[in-house]
Amino acid sequence: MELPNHAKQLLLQLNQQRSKGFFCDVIIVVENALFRAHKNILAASSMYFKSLVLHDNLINLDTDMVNATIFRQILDFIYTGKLLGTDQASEQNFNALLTAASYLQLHDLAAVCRKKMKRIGKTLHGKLIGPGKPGRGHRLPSAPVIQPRYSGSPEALQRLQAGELHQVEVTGDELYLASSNKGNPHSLGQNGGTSKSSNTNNSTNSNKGEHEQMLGLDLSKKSPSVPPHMSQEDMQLGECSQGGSPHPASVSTTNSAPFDDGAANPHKAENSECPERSDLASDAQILADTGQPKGFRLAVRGGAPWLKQEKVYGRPEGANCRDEGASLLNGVIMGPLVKSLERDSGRHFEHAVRCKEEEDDEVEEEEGGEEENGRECSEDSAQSGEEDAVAGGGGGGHGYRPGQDGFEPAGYGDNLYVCIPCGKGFPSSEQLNAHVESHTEEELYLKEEVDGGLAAPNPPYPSDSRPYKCSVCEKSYRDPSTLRQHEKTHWLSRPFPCNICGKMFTQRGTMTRHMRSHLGLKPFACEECGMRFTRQYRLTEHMRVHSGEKPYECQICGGKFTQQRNLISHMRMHTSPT
DNA sequence: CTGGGGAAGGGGCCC
DNA sequence: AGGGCCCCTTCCCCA
Repeated sequence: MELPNHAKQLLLQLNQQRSKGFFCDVIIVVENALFRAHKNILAASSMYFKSLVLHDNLINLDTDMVNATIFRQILDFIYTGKLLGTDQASEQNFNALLTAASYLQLHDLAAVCRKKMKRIGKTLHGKLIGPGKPGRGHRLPSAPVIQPRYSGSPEALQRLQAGELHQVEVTGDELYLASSNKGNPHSLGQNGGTSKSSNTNNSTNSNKGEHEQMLGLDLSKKSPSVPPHMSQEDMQLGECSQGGSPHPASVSTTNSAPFDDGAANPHKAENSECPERSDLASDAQILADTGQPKGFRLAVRGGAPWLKQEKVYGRPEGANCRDEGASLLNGVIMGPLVKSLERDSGRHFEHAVRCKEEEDDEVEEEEGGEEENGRECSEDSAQSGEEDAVAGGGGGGHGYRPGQDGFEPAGYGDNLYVCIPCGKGFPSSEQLNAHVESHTEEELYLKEEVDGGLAAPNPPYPSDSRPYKCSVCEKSYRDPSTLRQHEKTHWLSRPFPCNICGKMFTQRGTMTRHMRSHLGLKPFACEECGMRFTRQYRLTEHMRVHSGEKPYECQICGGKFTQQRNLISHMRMHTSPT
């Protein structure tokens, strides 16, 4: 059974929704005009848009490539499949359309334009650019998805961000900007690549709060970690919705829609009044929200009861994996993690491919090569040396490395991948991983009890106080749950994936903390300067800036430091050979 | 330009 | 689950 006009009707509805601003979740800025649209539609029509909307609610297009008039035509085309207003279109118009279509990777439209131009017998001239060639100030499609953007944003966008501009007219899907001509020292750049500077400077901290307020944020307010009327979960989600993450590496501040508090935002009002937000609670929407909390600020203000935190942990399609060394090429996510995501989609436990190098190693091995023991992905190299130490070298802390000391798969022939808990060998890492997942935590614990914790020779702690010993390394613990937690660090499998970037974690807590940085959730506010932090410890650390306390003293030169880590790096100066 | 210090972000891990 | 601490890293400022 097939409805003949289903697609057409659907698109018609979507276009009507666009005209009313319903459910629009992205703003496209072209010159001084704002166009509202739906990310899904844009992403479906153009790979370039797909890459842009993945984590942005606010997209600024290169005015060298497309102007507002042309983009209006293009947006109409996207939603209707018809090129309107071209009856008396000039060659110049088609040329501009072609340029814009090429830039936006709307290949069908570009083809139509070429055909039309051919038909009217004009020679193509003007600048024809390659598909999707981004203009100035544009993020390359291959750029990481989650990063500060619009480093070269047009002034209009900066002023928009700075609150100088606001919409004064609403015409369907298009909002026009007007300048309030207020001098505003806050540039977008401060929240872009140099945001850390603004964070580190107390004088700019105050400005930062002001800036955020101008953007409709209010992060400068001192607030308790969790308001009494909100659960931590609600707090997180609520802050997510208010977000506008000041965190440079998580969410572009350009995401912050400028009309957040404006009355002339129909889609906001629509959302805010709509109790049926289950559609927006989908993983994909969460992905959009988390990247772009601003656009849904009102929609989820007050706790967003329809949003479940568990949703955040779901796995969206196209999860970015910037941290995993993957790249985004023309909007197509490339890289091992995504391969893993595709392969393991829907599984609770993921095959943990921690980095490209690692997977490459495994692939080579599965093809008969030999893994280079001691290799470690760049990210893992940044981890603490403790893990390496306990894992017996530079193997990244995994307990399933063939050839690792103490884990020679003797007697297993080609089964180089050995499961530490049960000792079984497997010919490939994937088979091993599948097997590892079959181990329940209870099994591991029971085995530990049966073994009497004798696996670890030379325990570093008295066996009576820390009877639970890791079978892989020599660590021991007071309670079994901690041991289980620890033993996961030896697994290849990392059960807790980040919904946004796809990074995998061994502990849920680490993953939720990581998510906080994506969401821009900073519950811990400094009473002195209003600066906010994702962790209590950071706030404690930060407070020393105000108190002047420097509890960490160098035993060599007597230098004092507010942060222990700075003392450590300082000590390197003393101990380095040079 | 360079190196050191200050401050901060993020992940790992133990409690 | 959350707190706390460790470590690595980055960015900025300044001498």
